[in-house]
Amino acid sequence: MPHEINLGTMTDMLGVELRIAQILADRVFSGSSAAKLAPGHFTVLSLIKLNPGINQSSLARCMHLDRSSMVPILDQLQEKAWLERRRNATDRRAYSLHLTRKGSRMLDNSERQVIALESRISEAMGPNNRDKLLQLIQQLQVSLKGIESDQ
Amino acid sequence: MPHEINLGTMTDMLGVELRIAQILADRVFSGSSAAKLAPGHFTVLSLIKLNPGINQSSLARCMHLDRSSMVPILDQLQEKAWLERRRNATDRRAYSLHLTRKGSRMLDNSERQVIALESRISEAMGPNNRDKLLQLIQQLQVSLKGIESDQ
DNA sequence: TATTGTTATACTCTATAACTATA
DNA sequence: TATAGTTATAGAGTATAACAATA
Repeated sequence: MPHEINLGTMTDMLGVELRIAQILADRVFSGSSAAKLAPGHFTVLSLIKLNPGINQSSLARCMHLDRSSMVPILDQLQEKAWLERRRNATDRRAYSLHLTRKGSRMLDNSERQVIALESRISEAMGPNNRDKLLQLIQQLQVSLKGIESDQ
Repeated sequence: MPHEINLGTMTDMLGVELRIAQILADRVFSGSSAAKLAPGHFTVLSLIKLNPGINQSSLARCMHLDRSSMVPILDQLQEKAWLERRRNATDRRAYSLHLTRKGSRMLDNSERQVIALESRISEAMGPNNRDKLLQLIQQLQVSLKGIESDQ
C-alpha cells in the first residue's frame, strides 16, 4: 500500500477536520527548517512580539491556557534567553514579557521560514483561498468565544 | 479587567491561528453536552464509522499518528465497549475495527450534539462561511500532505 | 524481509489546588 | 478579598525502539 486512500477520511465536522489539519500543520512545521522553535514556542513568541509587555496571565488567556501552564513554557524560553520577564513597575505582582534581541532574531528567522511554508501553501491551494481560510479561522475563533461565554 | 482585549492577538500565520482555534474548539466541545466523549475519541469513532473494518495502522495514518499511539486510545474505547477488534480473516496480523451497537449509539448521540454546536457556529459566522471554512480546511489538509511528502 | 499490533519507556503538554507576594 | 506568578502533582497524549506473530 504505497499511498493512503483518502476517501472516507473527510467528515463534515469542523472540530474533526480542524484537529487533523493541526496535527498535520505541526508535523509539516516541525519537519521544516523553521523547526529550531517548537510549534507552541513559535506561537508564544509571536504573541509576545505582537503584544510587547503583556503579562503572563493575559498571554495565557490569549492562548486559552491556564496561567500555570504558561510557566514552564516561559521558563524554557527564558532559559534559551529568548525572552525576559521584567518586573512591572506599577503592579509589582506582574511580569512584563519582552523578547530579547536574541529572541527577536530567532523569531524573525523562523517567521521567514514560516512565510516560505505559507507560500507553498498559497501555491498549493491558491493565494485567495489561503487568505480566505485565515480570515475564516479568525472568524471561527470569535464565534467560538461567543459560544464559550454562553455555556 | 473584565474582558480580554482582543486586539493584537491575530497573527497572519495559518499555523498560529489554527492552533488557537483548535484549543478553543476543544474547550467548547468539552464544555458542551457532547462531552461524554473526549475530543480525540470522537475523532477516532467518527473515522471508524466512515471506514468500518479499517485496521489500526491505517487509522493511525489517517490521523497522522504513530501506530503505537493508537493502541492506548483503542484500548480505552474497547474497554468502554464502544468498539471491537476483530481478527482479520485474510491477514491475521491485523485487526478490523468496528463500532459496537453501543458505540454507534454513543457516537450518534454525540454527533447530534456536535451538529447542534455546529449550528451555533453557523449562526454566529453565517452558514456560507461555515461551509466554506470546512471546505478550505480540507483543502489545506491536501496541500499540507503534498508539502509533507516533498520535504 | 516487511508489516501489524504491542510493550516499555520517556517526554511534553496541560490542569487543579495550594502557596507567596502584592493590590 | 482578589490577582499575578509559582509549585507540586497528576493525567493525557505522543514518540521511539524493540518484540512476537504473520505475510
